Amino acid sequence: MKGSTPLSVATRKEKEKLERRNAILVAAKDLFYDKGYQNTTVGEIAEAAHLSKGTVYLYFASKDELYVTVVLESFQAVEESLHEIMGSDLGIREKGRAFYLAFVEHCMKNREYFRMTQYFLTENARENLPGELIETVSAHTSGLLEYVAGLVTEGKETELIRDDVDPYMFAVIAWRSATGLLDLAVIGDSAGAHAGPFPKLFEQAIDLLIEGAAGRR
Amino acid sequence: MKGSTPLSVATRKEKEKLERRNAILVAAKDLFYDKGYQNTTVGEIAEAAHLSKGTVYLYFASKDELYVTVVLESFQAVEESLHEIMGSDLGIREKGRAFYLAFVEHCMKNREYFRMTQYFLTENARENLPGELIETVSAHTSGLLEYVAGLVTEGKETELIRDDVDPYMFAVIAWRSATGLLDLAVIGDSAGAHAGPFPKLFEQAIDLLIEGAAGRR
DNA sequence: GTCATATTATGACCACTGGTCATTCTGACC
DNA sequence: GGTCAGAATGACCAGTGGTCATAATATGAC
Repeated sequence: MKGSTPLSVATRKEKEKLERRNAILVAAKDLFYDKGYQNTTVGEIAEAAHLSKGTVYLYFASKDELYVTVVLESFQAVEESLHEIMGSDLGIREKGRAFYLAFVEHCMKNREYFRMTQYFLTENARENLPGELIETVSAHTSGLLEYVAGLVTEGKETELIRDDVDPYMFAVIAWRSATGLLDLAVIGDSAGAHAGPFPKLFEQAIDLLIEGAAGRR
Repeated sequence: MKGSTPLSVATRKEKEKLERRNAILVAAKDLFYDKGYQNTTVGEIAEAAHLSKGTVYLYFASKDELYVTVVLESFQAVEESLHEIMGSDLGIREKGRAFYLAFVEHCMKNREYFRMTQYFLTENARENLPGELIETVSAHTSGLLEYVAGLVTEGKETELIRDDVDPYMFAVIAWRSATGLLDLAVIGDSAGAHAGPFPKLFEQAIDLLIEGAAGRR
């Protein structure tokens, strides 16, 4: 075929560039997940990727940006498990509950992902990160929130849920209650432990919220 | 009186030491509150306190410890406004609601205090801070949680609250939902803003939780 | 008043960080 | 084989938290 080697050089170069970028990402991921953000040096990442430090900065503008880009990749994983639930034929309440618990479980299993999302909600991150990245993450989060809000709206139509519950507010509250508890769970805080096993805690949380939204009937 | 100058020298020395320590604390507080933790250097603090950097390290083991000690002082302020509510003659629900909202308001007005408490729930803090400090903060938090749990227990006795709600769990959930939302509020996140004005968001949150705990009746 | 002693303050210094940039290297093209 | 754009390099920089030998100072016995 005519396209056997037409752009071959440019194409290969581009491919190599991507591969290099990926090598950095992989090395960084291992280190960040293993030792955390603070304890990982850009020099170490470069070494692990068999590159010099300068090269790392050819592909990423800053350590922060590299960190975020790394963890951004696990967004896909959340979305997958959550989409599964979205597509199920559970009732509204059960769907919401499953959604909440799946999100929590994912965060527990991918702590660095969770830490990063929390890092985003920090003045430091807002100052140092390119607006583009912030947008990406925000968009992702908004998508999930919109879905939950949609669930609530649906619930209101079928009269399972009180009038005075704002769907988007409910979504935000559920989201932040989850992350608030996750903060505790991820570091194994004593106050959290004192409340009993974490799975139970999360279940009680979503049950309270759903029950609260349903209200008296 | 006999005690006019008995321990005068030792006493004065001790007092001077405290004053020096306090001077550092004051200087540090101004800077931390003004520029945040990351953007404040130990050198600046020393300069503001008219001391050398080395001296700062004579009174505090690390920048982290200094930071935490600074912000720890505003604990008193929370406790005051919360105690006022505790002593009021509001009903259980209203008391819980007021308690929640007062806590939130305090955090909104003392953002650095809030940031610090959040910092505590970080692996980084747990690694770098002396256990003693962690204990102090934990004890403070536990106190508040116990109070809320007590409220719930009381509510269960008067049958306002469902059997299957664990008091301490409820307290932890309320606490962490508040801090989760505060994360958003403090940085003015768009997802939070999109949900409407923050006061409303907090009200909806505590209402959902209380309503959820009360359940159908 | 003097001086040995103990306490406290100092700032030059250290190791290490994220980040830069003049230089070197590479390999595609003619 | 020579040219030259683009990629890789690592010595280098400024700035950090933290240390420590040295200096200053206050003390109280004589």
